[in-house]
Amino acid sequence: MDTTGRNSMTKPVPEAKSATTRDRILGAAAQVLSLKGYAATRLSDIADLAGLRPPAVYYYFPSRELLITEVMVVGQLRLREHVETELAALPDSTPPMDRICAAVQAHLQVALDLSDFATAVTRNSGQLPDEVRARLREESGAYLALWRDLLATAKAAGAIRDGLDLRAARMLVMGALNWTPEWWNPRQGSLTAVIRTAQGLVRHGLGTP
Amino acid sequence: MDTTGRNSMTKPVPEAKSATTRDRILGAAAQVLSLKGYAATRLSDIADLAGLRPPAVYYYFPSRELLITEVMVVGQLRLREHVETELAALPDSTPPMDRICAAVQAHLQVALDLSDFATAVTRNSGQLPDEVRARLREESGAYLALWRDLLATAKAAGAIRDGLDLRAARMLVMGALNWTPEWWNPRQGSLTAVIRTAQGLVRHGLGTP
DNA sequence: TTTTGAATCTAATCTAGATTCATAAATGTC
DNA sequence: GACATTTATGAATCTAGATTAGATTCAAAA
Repeated sequence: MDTTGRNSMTKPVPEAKSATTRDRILGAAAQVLSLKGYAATRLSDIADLAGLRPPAVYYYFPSRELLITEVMVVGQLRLREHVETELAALPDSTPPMDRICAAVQAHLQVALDLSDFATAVTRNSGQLPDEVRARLREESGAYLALWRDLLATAKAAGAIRDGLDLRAARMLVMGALNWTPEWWNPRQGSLTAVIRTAQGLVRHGLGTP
Repeated sequence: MDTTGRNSMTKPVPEAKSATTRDRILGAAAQVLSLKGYAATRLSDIADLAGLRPPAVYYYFPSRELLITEVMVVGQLRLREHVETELAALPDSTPPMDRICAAVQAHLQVALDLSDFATAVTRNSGQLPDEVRARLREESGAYLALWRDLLATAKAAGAIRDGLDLRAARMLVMGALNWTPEWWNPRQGSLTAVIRTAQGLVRHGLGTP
């Protein structure tokens, strides 16, 4: 019944197996979702990848939809937390535009490299049925707010060019970042090249000369 | 009734009925696809919108998948043609960066305002089953090539900043544009503001100072 | 040993849609 | 105004997948 990871310093906990299987299913779902997209994700694909028969999934999740919802929520959460962590690690004196560039880097790292969960969110957020979308709204709103603040602060500090519609600029940047999983592939170009290019685009695109 | 604007000076053409019904179905499919996404698009939604029962669709299209495929191909085609037309209208003397900005404008106009078909493509290209994707490859390759040329020409003319990975830059820009249907809504901001902001982002993001 | 409960399986059910088909309207043709 | 062709329908069929029901396995507790 316990779905939360409450074991910390303790010796191999009894219900450990259950917990890892659940995580394995969740991870498999994230992977399938990030590769095939919501439409094409079958419960059987997930089960296969997790090394189970489909009905076994129901021991851990009440339905396919709730499993997918959890993947999305976790993905959105991890994305935001990773970006927040990286931002928090910057010195207070960091200029606002440098903070934005750090956020760009953090976003791309997690979306392209670190987490199928994050990839799953960015690739599927536009395709979800209303219920899932509703569950996701709060968390994704928090992430958008993070970026809104980042830009607003930069603007207030005079680091952003005049004549930009701030909301549009923000969403265009998010779009550029969110679209990357559609085309980027570790084989044909290094991640750092993409990050550098994205940072350049943002810095010069948004910033004052 | 007529979703395409091709009837102008011509008298009612003989095979008009059949042809317009087919177009109506195609247009309905584009609209549903652009609103709900591939996953959630039911043949019955399309039929409803077109004012028909689902089986009637089979009089015009061999299957749901081929109907959707045609929407995608048409959408991709229109997107490219619209952009090409706008570019062709520019004076030969137009500087390369201005051409890029014109392409940005043309893309956004058609993707956000002019055509459900174009919206359908940009919103669903990442979610399609392999067969549909294969049929689309050639046409979408042509559109990518258009942008590749645009950037390559600008680069050759020294209008693009050094240190950018040209492929990454191009895909990031396409991402920013392709993502717009996910967030833009005519009610909360004018299209021209988005276009201006996008152009600014691209001009300063890619261009030499 | 026996019992139990967690974890998983196989086989059966249930359902939403897509597709087929045999016919009905509609439309045009002589 | 009867015939042929085009267009559309309602009712049946077919299928992929999600979900449920009912075993089965097995390790650990009693």
